[in-house]
Amino acid sequence: MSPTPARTSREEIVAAARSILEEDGLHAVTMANVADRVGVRPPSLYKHVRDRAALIAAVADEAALELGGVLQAATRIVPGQPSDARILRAALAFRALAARTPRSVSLVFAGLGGELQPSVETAAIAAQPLLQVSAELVGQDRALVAARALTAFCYGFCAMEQAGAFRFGGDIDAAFRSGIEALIRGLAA
Amino acid sequence: MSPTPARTSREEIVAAARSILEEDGLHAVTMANVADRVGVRPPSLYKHVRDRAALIAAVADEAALELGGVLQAATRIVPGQPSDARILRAALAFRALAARTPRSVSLVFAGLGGELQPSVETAAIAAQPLLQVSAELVGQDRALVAARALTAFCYGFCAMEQAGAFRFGGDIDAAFRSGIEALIRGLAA
DNA sequence: ACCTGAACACCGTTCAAGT
DNA sequence: ACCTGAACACCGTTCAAGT
Repeated sequence: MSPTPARTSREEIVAAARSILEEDGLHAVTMANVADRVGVRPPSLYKHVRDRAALIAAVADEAALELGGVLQAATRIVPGQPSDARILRAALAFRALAARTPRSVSLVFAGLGGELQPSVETAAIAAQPLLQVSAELVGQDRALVAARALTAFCYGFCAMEQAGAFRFGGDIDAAFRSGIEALIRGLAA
Repeated sequence: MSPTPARTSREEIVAAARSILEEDGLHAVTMANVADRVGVRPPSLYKHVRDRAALIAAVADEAALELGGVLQAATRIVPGQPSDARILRAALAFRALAARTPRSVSLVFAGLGGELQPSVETAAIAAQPLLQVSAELVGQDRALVAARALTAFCYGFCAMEQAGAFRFGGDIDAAFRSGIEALIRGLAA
């Protein structure tokens, strides 16, 4: 029985921000644009979200959870598949997600300016699958180092690819595959 | 004998933008802030620079050239040093530069939003040192693939580090060194 | 309890007017 | 030829006023 029932919700707002991010870039994620998309006036957003920074952090959080889910699915044990093959699948899944939602993936790792990141909790969830399969490849004590190297390579490659930094020709798919295979080989050695 | 002599210059403006970028982040690189620092009113900047986007692209260009210089110095041949050791030195120099000027390095590779990048010419200059030493390690035909993998790892690692993405403890210096060594090992194999 | 218009301090950018 | 103030269309954010 509220005097005026909510005309939107935090979820809807975050989803709107996310789709604007992917469609038009972070600079287009404006309180006015988000409000427009959810059918409300800009000031109303502040009843559901602290400010623009918090809204973007929420988008980063959601993106991190999606990445975690994708990696979880990719590293799921299938009978007879060795750990290096599962890591390769995870890396390819990472890149496929980065191709589908490039700006969300950038947001997760680079914070796009340096201040916003997902919360530690969601970061832990997102990192878990790769940590586990890394432990299988190199042992528990070197798992963190290996997972960090794998993530750095995958994110760095995809970020550069998305930014158009590979401008000297060549097969980019093959470069990714060769690179990640070399890294896996080197880590296992 | 101009009616009013220039009170600033494109160089000074780009330098001001760059120092503001490193000190306070990209969002602080504002025409008003830059104008303030060079002692002029905002509209005057447009006599020296097309718009804010072009200014930031110029900053990215300068940062790319500096990176190229650092890598050039790091991979310079010293007698008796094998190519894998020179690549390791280049990677450490990359990370040292990223620690000194983190936001400039991010700008070079990620364009921080996806649109701005250094020109192809400066990108070629910046990439040359790593391409050459990669050719020595893996041969001319695999040099591009190797250089891309090395760059992706270095950039990805440094970007994540700068964004505070490594939040599960552990020795970050050691992780970088282990990772790059594994990658070099795998590439050479 | 949520939504709104009005307001404030800021952006980037343009342009006519000064020297 | 460069610099400037004024102006425009935009930001994010606050707040009193509506229902």
